[in-house]
Amino acid sequence: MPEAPEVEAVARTLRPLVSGRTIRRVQVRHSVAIRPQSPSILKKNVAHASITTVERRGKYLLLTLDRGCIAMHFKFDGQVLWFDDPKDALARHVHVDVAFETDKGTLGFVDRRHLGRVQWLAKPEDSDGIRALGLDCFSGEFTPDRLFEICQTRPRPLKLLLMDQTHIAGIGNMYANESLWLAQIDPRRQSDRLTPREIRRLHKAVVSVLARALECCLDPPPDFRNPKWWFADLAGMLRVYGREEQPCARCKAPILWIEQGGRSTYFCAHCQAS
DNA sequence: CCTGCTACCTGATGGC
DNA sequence: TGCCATCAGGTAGCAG
Repeated sequence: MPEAPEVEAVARTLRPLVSGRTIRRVQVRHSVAIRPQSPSILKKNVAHASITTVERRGKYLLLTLDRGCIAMHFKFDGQVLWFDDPKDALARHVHVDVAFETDKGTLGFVDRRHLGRVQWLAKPEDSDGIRALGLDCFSGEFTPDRLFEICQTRPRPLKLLLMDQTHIAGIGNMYANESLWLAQIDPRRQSDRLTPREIRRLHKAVVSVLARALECCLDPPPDFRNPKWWFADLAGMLRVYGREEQPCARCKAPILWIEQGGRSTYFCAHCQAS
């Protein structure tokens, strides 16, 4: 559940489920998921703590505790599951890496690929990644003026800038592609060469893409009790991501694939202005 | 400081 | 069918 809309939907849906719960114990079944911390550090700090709230920062999910917090990052494939019976969290057919057993159910962090991470932090800023986060993409402070400022001070290809978490936090590959397509701007454009009009268009496109993605992620909301659960039909809202060689939804020209910063970029060379 | 590249993992997919 | 190469919604860590 990689980008900000997905994590936001998880945070909102998880909040009523875990807020006020006390963590009875922690089981670490795959310690790679908490690396570089040790299971004993996690257990010592988290056991008997109570969860005050759930929030999102960029693509990080934070469970705020009465003492410190638990930070999760899902990378590509991580997710959370909820088990009413703690025994189910340990069943063979679900791949739970870390299980937080509360007084009313068990929260499992799941990631077969083991790229995602769970950490206990005294405060969120103790994480290098969280401390480095830039302006959150869902923040009211993300305005055309701020986007202009970022574009000017960090000149680089637009797509790379949109995905740089230290400048704008929460946008990933999928929604960067989608935003640039909607704004009709070539992803290779240098950020400091955009006109004010293009900046406003890009800002509007980013806000619109993220808002629509969040709506999709909340309808239907995540079903943490279903181990097979995933956001329904996210691909259905995508206009350009993953559509190499297919006709552009706007002008019918074939969508192109290029690599930028080691990641896939999809765009329409015909209607995205270069 | 900044920028760019690679390692980290496993599973799904597609070509031969 | 099987095998191998390639690719994946991301970031941390390191070299230059």
